[in-house]
Amino acid sequence: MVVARPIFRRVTVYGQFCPVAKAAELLDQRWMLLVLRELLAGSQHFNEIRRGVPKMSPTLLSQRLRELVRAGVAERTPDKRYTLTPAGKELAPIIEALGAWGTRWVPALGDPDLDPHLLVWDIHRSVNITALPPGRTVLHLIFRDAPPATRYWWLVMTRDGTEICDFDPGYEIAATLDTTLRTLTEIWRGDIGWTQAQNSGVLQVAATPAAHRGLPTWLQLSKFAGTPRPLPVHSG
Amino acid sequence: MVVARPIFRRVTVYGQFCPVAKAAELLDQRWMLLVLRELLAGSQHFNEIRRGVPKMSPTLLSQRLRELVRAGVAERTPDKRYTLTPAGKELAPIIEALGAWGTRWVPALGDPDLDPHLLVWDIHRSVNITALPPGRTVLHLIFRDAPPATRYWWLVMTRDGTEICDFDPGYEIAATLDTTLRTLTEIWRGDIGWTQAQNSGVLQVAATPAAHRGLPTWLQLSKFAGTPRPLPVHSG
DNA sequence: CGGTATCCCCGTCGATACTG
DNA sequence: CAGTATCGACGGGGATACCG
Repeated sequence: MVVARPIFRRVTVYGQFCPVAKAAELLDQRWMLLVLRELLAGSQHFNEIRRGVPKMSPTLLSQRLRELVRAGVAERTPDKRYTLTPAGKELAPIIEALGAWGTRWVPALGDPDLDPHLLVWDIHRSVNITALPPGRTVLHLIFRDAPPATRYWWLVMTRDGTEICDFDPGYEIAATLDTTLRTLTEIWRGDIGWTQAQNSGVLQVAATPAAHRGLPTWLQLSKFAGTPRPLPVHSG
Repeated sequence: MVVARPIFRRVTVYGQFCPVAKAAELLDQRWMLLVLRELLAGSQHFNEIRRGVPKMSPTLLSQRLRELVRAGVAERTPDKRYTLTPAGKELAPIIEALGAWGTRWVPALGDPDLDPHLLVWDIHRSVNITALPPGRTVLHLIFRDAPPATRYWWLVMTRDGTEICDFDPGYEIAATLDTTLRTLTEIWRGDIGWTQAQNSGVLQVAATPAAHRGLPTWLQLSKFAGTPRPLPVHSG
């Protein structure tokens, strides 16, 4: 006899009628907010979502997605895409507020927070392809401090979309950014500026004149980069 | 030799630089959002906070509070009160948005979500004492479906504050509310209205004429009671 | 591509008792 | 009142392999 083991014991966790508690029972599960972030960012396919949460096991992602469906926050279409319901879309301002808060009040990133795959994935997703010149534009990223396997990246950008290569695709390169993983991460997050990084020598840009002009419009920063930071408090 | 076991391993959980992830590492811990709800509601003392999260063990509450202090969200004063820092106060709109979302999209309460202690504690905390007549006003609550130990409650309200009794304090009673635990919980949450409950007979109010007039101003509902609910979707 | 199945470890949490 | 100490259990979730 096979006993099906229960999958969702999360229906009641806190034993509280407070709506904050009822929302938390769904949302405070590990990885849940990040899965929602991915869905809100527009990812729909399982492996597409996974690329946004690569350190999550597929088993667990599957479980969380089913939980979202059960809760009426997401839906699974017949062609196996995950889309947000009205309830799910209403979580957008909450996730954004969380990101803004994290930007303001969680200041320092630890080295374990840095991840080249994730950074390149995020950057690729936000490339402003409408601003590109016709044809193909290739951007080469070098994380000089990263191990060889994750040191070199190429963004192949066209008006039809952007692709990531972790090997040289062989096309002509419009611009090369040579920097550290932390530097580009902090630029992406808006913690530091492009010029600040270049002036300190930790970022070197080699680009054709056209790319030099176009780069700031092609590459966009995290949606939280513009979040105003709290003024530092002086003690003296 | 005693090895002090590490208490906070939560510094890096997700291995992501995304500020949503960094915020989630703090906030998605079990009970954390509810502890913050209590702090934002104004509770400061350990056992005062505990009354808002009675099913949380003191060990765990202590751990979470220290985590909040470590993260710069709360501070512990020399006289052992917990207060929110500017970072903590900025979480207020997030918690409120969570409550509003939970009100809109987590419709049905299970029986395990109902808790008479918690309900009376919440009601007591929101009594509009400035609207009270001089002297003492006593309100008697009866949860007719609850076990005897949690069936009878008295709210002793004065302009200096409100106290909860789970035994008859012996004072003159201005009003008696005889209802079920679920009914008063749903009224408190704004799921149903006072009159609706009275008309269906599941709530009976016996009050002096003065109390009958004053009651609606003395007793306030949850801050989420007024949240507009999504319109039900018809299927036909 | 889009997941499941299985195993097992270890961290988290609950329970209880106790202390300054 | 404001927590700490200790212990044990459990179940969440990581790792890995596999399937339609």
